[in-house]
Amino acid sequence: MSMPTLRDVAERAGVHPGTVSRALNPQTRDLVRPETVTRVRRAVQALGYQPNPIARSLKTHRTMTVGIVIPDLTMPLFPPIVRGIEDALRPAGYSGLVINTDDDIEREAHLVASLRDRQVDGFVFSASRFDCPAIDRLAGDGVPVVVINRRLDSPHLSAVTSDDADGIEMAITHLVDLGHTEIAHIAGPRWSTAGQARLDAFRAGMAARGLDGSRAVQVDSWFEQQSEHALAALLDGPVFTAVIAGSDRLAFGCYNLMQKRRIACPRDLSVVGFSNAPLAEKIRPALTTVSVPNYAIGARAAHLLLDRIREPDAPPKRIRIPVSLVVRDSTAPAIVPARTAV
Amino acid sequence: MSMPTLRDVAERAGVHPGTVSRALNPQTRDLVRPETVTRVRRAVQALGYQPNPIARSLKTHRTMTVGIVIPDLTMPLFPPIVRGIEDALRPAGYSGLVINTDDDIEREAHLVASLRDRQVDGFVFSASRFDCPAIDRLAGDGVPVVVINRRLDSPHLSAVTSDDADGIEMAITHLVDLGHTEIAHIAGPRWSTAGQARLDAFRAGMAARGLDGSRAVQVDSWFEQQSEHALAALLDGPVFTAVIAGSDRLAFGCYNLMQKRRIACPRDLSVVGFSNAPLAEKIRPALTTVSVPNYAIGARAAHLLLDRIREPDAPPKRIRIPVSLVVRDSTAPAIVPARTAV
DNA sequence: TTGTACGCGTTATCAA
DNA sequence: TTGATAACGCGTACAA
Repeated sequence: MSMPTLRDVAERAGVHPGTVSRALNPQTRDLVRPETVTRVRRAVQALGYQPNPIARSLKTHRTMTVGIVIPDLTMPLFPPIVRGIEDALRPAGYSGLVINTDDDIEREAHLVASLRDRQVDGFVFSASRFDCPAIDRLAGDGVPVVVINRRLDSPHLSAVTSDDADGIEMAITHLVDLGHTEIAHIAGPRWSTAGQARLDAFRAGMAARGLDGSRAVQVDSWFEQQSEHALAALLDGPVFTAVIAGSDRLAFGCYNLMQKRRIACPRDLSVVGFSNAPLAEKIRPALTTVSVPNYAIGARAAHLLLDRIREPDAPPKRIRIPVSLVVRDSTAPAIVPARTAV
Repeated sequence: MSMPTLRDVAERAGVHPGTVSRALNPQTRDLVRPETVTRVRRAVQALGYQPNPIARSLKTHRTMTVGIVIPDLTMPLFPPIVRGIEDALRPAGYSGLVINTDDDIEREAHLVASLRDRQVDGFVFSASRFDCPAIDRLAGDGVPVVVINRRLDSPHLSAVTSDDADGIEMAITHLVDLGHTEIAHIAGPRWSTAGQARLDAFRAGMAARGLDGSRAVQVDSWFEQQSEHALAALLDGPVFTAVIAGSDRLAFGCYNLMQKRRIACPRDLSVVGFSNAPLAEKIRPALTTVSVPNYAIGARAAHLLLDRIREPDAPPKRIRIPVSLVVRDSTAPAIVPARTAV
């Protein structure tokens, strides 16, 4: 039942425990005679020896684990991110410990602390909000951290973000190419860095084309229902023929209201989403949306973190991952809307 | 930067390291003079000492962590389960390491092995499938395991399941009370123990009332689209006025098809779901469904696991958690359907 | 009631 | 190239 140890292997191979350690460690394997290595290997095989990571950690002060902090795992963008992180970590011998903060600051503090107790070697931290004390504390204590999905001011942290501005830019271009000039925007919550970045990009993009960027409403949460209300409010204002939603869920909310009001998509109103969630291609009409490569974001973040663990004093890197526009059936050439303006 | 150790505390308190250890460990605290304890405590406070769990584990062979194996975290039932587990674990000083197998047997094997390397003290294992080699291996190796969401034959394992049969029974009773006698069932996949259990319960419940339980179709996956096809197939058969779906998602699939075919819910067809997912109360019409207390399932499972860790040789327990029916707007009294029978 | 001393399984620094 | 030995930080018999 109890696992064999280094000493057991040494005994069976007829060598000293220290030699076994060297033979097994890739770093020091070349210090030991090849034929001894094979002898050790055979003993390892025979006994089914597995190095004890706890004893190793005690000695090396490294646990070969990293914390992965996620606000809400039920949001469909996170599982691919986590998977990207873990797949990038594995070849380096690291593995990830996922915690779900439920966007609760107290819970977050507790869970992060428990991971620090466990001596994780670093963190990939997904934070959507502007204020996030946990990150600052970590960084202040010199713990390697890579932040994802958050645009922030501090240049002392490594970070990976999607190129939100470019995504909005592509959406506007697509709509303008279809002949739309009156375009509205349903922006994500004020506390969300992504929501804010997309709103800024919308205004800038419209202004750059000499178009009116004032048809924008900011919601309080990413849920569909919020966006129903927002779209209803926009419909009370000046006419528009297309709407860019700050996320796919907000776009789905538009669908809901449009169905209730018998506004046809895309004939009466074109809709563009953001994220390319799994549902986007299944729903009818299939949603034109900005596709964010979440798996790649996770993978890049993991690599950045590994770099940071290896060289804590190297300057932090900030990476912006390119996005792309997936054109489906929710956008069509602009026609003069049938409903009357106010 | 480097954390203070037991020796630092001892030095500051003017006692021997061994004494500090005893003073801090609740098990042995009564062996030490109260005033010494307070002196130690003060030193701990002053230095911000935190026991090193790695060193402790090396000595005690316990890591105070348990593995939580989840097939697919994006399914909305799992986050509450995980949370229930973790909340029950915390007071006992344990914490959970979540892994997401994506229902991939190779990935599962790898991740479970990595947790065993890390010497987790046990597993809460959520498996929906009938065949699950990882569980058998774990159990065979004497690792404490509690299985959830899976009904299986082996009596050697502790398990927590929802009372699926009772849920279906309540659904049938509800519909019969509304005057329905022709009831169909869209059953979950054949490989799913829950799907099978609910199907069996449906047949048994209908038979017990002298009703026809043959209007049942089994789908291949839990996705909405599957259930659209299944309902379409059922509609080609004998007339029925209500359908019990094997899950909420399958019920949503029914909604989709009914919308396409202009079948009104609940007027033309009553629909009952299973799970009470968050969407169930938001969708229109709000879904009548069997509510499964996932948080409670997680919490019970955690307690069972802690028992098992403390007394590995005690007989395993199998717990069935009661469910309840939440009546909303998708079910109504039966009326003769307007469409013609085949 | 407290101090002593050893071991958990590994890595790292010496010597040989 | 390998062996001896000392940590890493903690828990725990045993002795005092």
